[in-house]
Amino acid sequence: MPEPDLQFKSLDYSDPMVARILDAAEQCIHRFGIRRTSMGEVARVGKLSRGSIYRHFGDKRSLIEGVFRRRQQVFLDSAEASLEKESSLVDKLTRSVVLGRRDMREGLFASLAETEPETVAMMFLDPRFYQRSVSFWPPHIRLAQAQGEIRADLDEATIVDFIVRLAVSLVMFPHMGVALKTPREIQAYLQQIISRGLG
Amino acid sequence: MPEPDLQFKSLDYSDPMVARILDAAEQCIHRFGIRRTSMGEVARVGKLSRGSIYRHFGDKRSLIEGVFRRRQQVFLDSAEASLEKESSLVDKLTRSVVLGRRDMREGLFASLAETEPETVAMMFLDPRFYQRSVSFWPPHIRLAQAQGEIRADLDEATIVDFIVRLAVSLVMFPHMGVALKTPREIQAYLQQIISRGLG
DNA sequence: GACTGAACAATAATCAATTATTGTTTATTT
DNA sequence: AAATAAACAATAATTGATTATTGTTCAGTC
Repeated sequence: MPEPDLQFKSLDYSDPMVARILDAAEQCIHRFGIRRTSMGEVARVGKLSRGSIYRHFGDKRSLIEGVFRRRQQVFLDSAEASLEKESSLVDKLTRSVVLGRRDMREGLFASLAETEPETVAMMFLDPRFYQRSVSFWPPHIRLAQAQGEIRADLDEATIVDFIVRLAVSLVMFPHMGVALKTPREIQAYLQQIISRGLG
Repeated sequence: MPEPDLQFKSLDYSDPMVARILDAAEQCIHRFGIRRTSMGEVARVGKLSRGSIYRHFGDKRSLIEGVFRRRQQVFLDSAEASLEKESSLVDKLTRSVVLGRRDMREGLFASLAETEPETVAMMFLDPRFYQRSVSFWPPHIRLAQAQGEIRADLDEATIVDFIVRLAVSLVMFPHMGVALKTPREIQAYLQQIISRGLG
């Protein structure tokens, strides 16, 4: 994969045409998987021309990325709203793990895991997949520091790094020696680890 | 994948025939990848009959698993020896991450990542891949507890779970907000996280 | 008893021809 | 200016026929 497409970075999700294309593409991927989704089919489902798709997305790869980025943005927005109801960082992290697991089980990824499991696996192991998640946490961490929940003498980037690692690990592997299935189990585990480490 | 093959569990690596088959299979996988390695080719490379392979390993899948289990055993034995030279749990963990990363870069996985990257990805996301690692850590953790490095009031399984998650995460993702490339960087990060957590 | 090599049926993989898709361009329409 | 539909060359995917591989069995050898 080459460098990120700058055009793509400024994608306007509120543009009706863009939204229409992404909706159609998402429908197709949901049903057929990525490989078997053709630009022609996206055009048919979206009731627009193939040329229009190419005008808004340079190629198929860019369209696919657009779908997943939007999906992720929707997930993070929803997580943001959900986390507003949690008062501590541990609870927020717990919630985000629960939401992340549900997303893997019920959304586009679940469909794709059926049609193209190796594609999903490759995605999960691509560090770029987590970039957005990394930038999601700083405000929550600063708040926890301001509230005295976590210490303020530790580098913020280190904290973010650790939090995201925990979240990713718990979503990918519900069991790595200890079964962490229910929100309560996850919360208890995280409470122990985060508040004191092992020392 | 069905249940683990019990016959397989008691595989005798010291049996010359078994070793010969595994050596040949490993050579072939190294060169051709899993998919393109045929039992016939393994027989040719190992200078034995196909029938003999089937006598020791029920089918191709079992042979492939045998190769990877042995590989992992060799890695863990080597890691064990290497960790003897480290005095603290943090240093041991650091070392294991360094060794793990090297293994991914230089060994059978590196070859396989070239011929069948999606196979490697699927492997990494299979929880069974980490079972052996999980059972590797208890003695080291008990020692660290006995030495007072880590607290003794935390459930051992929880500690193991956490340690393995950290190791796996650091091997898979060298960067998740903070670049953790050199042993020193890794060690410093782990020291902070493990000794105090975030509290 | 363990290994070998051959044979066989079922299944998977490969191959070459054919078809579909991608990306691009153009002319037309809105 | 943006969208459409059509055409085209290059490339990728599909298809059905062919070949290879898998798993199994058997007879022979050491």
